Amino acid sequence: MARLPLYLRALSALSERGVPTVSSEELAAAAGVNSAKLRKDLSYLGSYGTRGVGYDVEYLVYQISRELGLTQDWPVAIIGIGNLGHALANYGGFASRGFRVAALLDADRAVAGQRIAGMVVRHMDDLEQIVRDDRVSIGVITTPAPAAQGVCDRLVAAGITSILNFAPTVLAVPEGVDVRKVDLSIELQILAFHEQRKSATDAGPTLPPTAPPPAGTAARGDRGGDLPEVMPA
Amino acid sequence: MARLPLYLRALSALSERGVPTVSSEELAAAAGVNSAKLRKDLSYLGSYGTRGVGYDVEYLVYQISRELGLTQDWPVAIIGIGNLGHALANYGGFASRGFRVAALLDADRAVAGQRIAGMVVRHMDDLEQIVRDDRVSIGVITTPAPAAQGVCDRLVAAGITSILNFAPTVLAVPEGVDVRKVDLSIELQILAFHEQRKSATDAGPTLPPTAPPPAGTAARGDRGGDLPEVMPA
DNA sequence: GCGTGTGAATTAATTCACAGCC
DNA sequence: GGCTGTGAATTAATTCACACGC
Repeated sequence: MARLPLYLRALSALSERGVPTVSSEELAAAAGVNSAKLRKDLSYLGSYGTRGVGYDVEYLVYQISRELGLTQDWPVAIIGIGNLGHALANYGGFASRGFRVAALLDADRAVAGQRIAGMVVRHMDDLEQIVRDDRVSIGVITTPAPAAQGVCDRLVAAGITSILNFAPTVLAVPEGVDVRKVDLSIELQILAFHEQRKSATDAGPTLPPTAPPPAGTAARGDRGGDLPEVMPA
Repeated sequence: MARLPLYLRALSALSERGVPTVSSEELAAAAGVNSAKLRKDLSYLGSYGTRGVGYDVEYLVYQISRELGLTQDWPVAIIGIGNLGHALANYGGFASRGFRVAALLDADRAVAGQRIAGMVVRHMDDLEQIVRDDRVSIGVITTPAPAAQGVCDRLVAAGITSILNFAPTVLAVPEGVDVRKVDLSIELQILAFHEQRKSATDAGPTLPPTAPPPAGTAARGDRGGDLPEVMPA
């Protein structure tokens, strides 16, 4: 279930504050969900709570960590060292959670060889070897959009089955390969949509009275926009 | 509906290639969804397709853009100019979609004053004034986790009702304020979960036979991890 | 004939509400 | 008395499948 990481974070915060035990109501509030939902989610892991008391914070942290596979190390490779790749390479939050940046790669020979976050950026040519030698299990794609599918194909061919994609493209992958995407502009567009709704409701009734214009009058499109690389820092 | 931006991107790609018309089947494939779902989604916008033919690409681009509110400009402020804020400031994909980076802000006086992506970073003290003067409608929070809620509160007090949060925290906001979050480590944890499932299935039967250890034996926790700022580029 | 638009059917997710246990 | 765990009820999302228009 995709909410376990959220619970884990809330629990870790409680753990740090030394809170020994927590009720579903409290934990749900901290994670921003309904308490019934939280209890149902946790019940899939097993009966780790105590009726009349709540959940033991430390124990639950362990159980969720184990369920999520965070008790082992996950070597991660970042492909595409532009703005975003650079930022992620320096991201301090990996190590504390079992994720270790094992390699940085870039197709540009001017970038390969540079030292970033204490690591030397490798060239794409070495991808297959790096994946094999360092047992990389998760690939993070931070290339421009047009390069993403090609990189993805190579990652899959090299045996990687989990990909985190920051490029604004829908990646095609074979069965058995998991892809998650993080897409800035989609998030902004969703916010814009709601924002527009709010101001529309303030002013007029239901929908803005914009009459459909003659076909062929395209407004600003969404070109897909090629990620950070566009203007390297 | 949260899938409209996805359709818009696929349509824009088609538009660039000069494709005049597209069927629900084709567009659905390009966006990575089921064709019935796509038709149902689009039908909420109105009847913009032609039976037996499909959808006019340009016209549909316009309609979705309008629905998403992309026919107007959305000034965005980025708060917290660490690694990630820096990367986003340089992100070229904003402008082409109606999103304009109107201001960069940071609480550190050493950072304020710096020029980044052609803009001078302003100090947090000026937040309220900037929001007012530049009519900022969307705030992007890229501060460390502990600072996020405070920044959020100030944004809300300044009148902002749409927030994109990159800090690993659940933000508390009043009714009417929209928050979307982008969370690196949650995505990675979800991937790790699936990855673990795969290798577990390869080896044993259903679940790994790890017996519940004595309570109090916490594994690696999730500290929340404070975002990019941790190690500035 | 082809492909949209949509009611109906199915499936999944969420919430309610309460029995059972501490 | 308080709080978990969970069947039942509700609500939402997805998919099916086909009538209708081009």
